[in-house]
Amino acid sequence: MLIGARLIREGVDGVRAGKIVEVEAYIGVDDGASHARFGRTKRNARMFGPPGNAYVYLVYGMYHCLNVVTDSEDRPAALLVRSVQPLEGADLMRRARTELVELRSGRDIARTARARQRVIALPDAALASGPGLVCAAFSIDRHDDGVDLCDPASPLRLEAAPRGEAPPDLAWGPRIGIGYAVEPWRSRPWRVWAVGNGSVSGKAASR
DNA sequence: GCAAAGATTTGCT
DNA sequence: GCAAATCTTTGCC
Repeated sequence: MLIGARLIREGVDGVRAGKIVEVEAYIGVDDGASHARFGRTKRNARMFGPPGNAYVYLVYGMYHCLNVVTDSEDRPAALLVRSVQPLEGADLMRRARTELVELRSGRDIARTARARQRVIALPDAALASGPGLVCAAFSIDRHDDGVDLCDPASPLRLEAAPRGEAPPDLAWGPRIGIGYAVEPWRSRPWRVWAVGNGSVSGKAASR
């Protein structure tokens, strides 16, 4: 179970850590919503790799998404990490988010200033509440594609929740942003989140 | 070789 | 509530 596990980024600036509170599953070449539905390509090659590796890709030209490969080689399956609840290094996450803002706002100085101010004012819980935001907050991009997230020596890695920590109550529903997929894949309830957690992305907070 | 759309987020109408 | 920003990948000519 990935929900409740820790996502950790160690850098020269310090450590960022958070609890995973929302994921989506993309399973097999049959899944009409998965990148693997067209078979193996240059972009999705990591989905066909060994489990525990990261599959990172760029969407909409500006946001990265982090996936954890979950099945054995040649069986493409992955969990998209949609939301993380910050536990440590929130200041570093906020700074990383600010850098993304400047990239996105272009050279409109006034707009950039407003956007940066808005990021600075964000509560910690909102720093990684979305798949693109997780990668922004943890400075994840495609050079992290293929890293072994289960290697304790990796600067970007996963760790199990501490022993004794109560597992969160879970809810599930249809995946987000896959309206292009046909049934039954579009409605398959393969998005799972921690009930009532303030870091779950947007509309997903329901129930 | 070119057009179209995407596992998103933000800001304006 | 809708469109923009932006670029990689897919799909068709």
